[in-house]
Amino acid sequence: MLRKVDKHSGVPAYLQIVNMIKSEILLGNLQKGSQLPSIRDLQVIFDVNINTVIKALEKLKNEGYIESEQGIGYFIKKDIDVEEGVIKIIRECVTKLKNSRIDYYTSMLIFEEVWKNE
Amino acid sequence: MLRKVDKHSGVPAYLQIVNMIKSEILLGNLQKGSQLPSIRDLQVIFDVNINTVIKALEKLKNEGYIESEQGIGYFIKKDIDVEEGVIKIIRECVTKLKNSRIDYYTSMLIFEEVWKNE
DNA sequence: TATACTGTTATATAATTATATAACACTATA
DNA sequence: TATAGTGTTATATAATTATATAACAGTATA
Repeated sequence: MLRKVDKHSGVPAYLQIVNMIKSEILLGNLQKGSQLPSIRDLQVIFDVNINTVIKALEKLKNEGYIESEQGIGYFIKKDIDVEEGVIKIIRECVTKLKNSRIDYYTSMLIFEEVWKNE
Repeated sequence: MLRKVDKHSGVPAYLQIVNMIKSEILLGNLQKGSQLPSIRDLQVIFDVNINTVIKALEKLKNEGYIESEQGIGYFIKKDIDVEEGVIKIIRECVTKLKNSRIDYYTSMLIFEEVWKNE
């Protein structure tokens, strides 16, 4: 689920963290209302500096995905809606693509370009 | 096709340029053997500094997508294979997703997470 | 040959991102 | 109350990314 940041991808680490947590919430793997691991645990999980974790969590807070309580922890907000139909469509697409042996990175590139141009 | 870089996306501009050109090649919108616009034209198209364009083109050159000729220009290599089946699958997926009103960014997040976890 | 295009290389500066490190404040609990 | 866990704030430094700018070198053509 939550995994190390890819330090060679070119995408800033704090953004990778934001994206990872956000999508886990949307996929329902991180449940609404539940508590995230502590900042210092996340620092180990993502393999980054504590300030980088904080920067990511601040962004998620500003975007309304999580909230924090001083001295207690970070919690996933309860008013986020998860789109089941959409997830099914994407799962099917990914399955087909993996069978065709295209790699992840190339699929994403084509996906992006098709989306933005058509 | 080739469009301005998104300076607020967090993704380095030179990488956005690399991705854009790479996927246009894979989609067949930039034909094999054809010449790219000049560096100074690309600078205007992408709205970045000339050094940023050069950095992107150097990367594409290293990855074998394009080649350059001093005083003449940049050309798309001829030995790149475009995956037609894959493109069809992705086009269908994008069409469905757009009908369900999910936004691009969220789809990409879910796409990434599904791909990497399943 | 002169000119106007190409790509190439270089330097200096600024902004962004990431790290290391420390200290402070709140909460729960032994 | 003492302690160990939370989040929060701050400072200094380094690496990466992007800009502005200039100069140089190869190619095609009038």
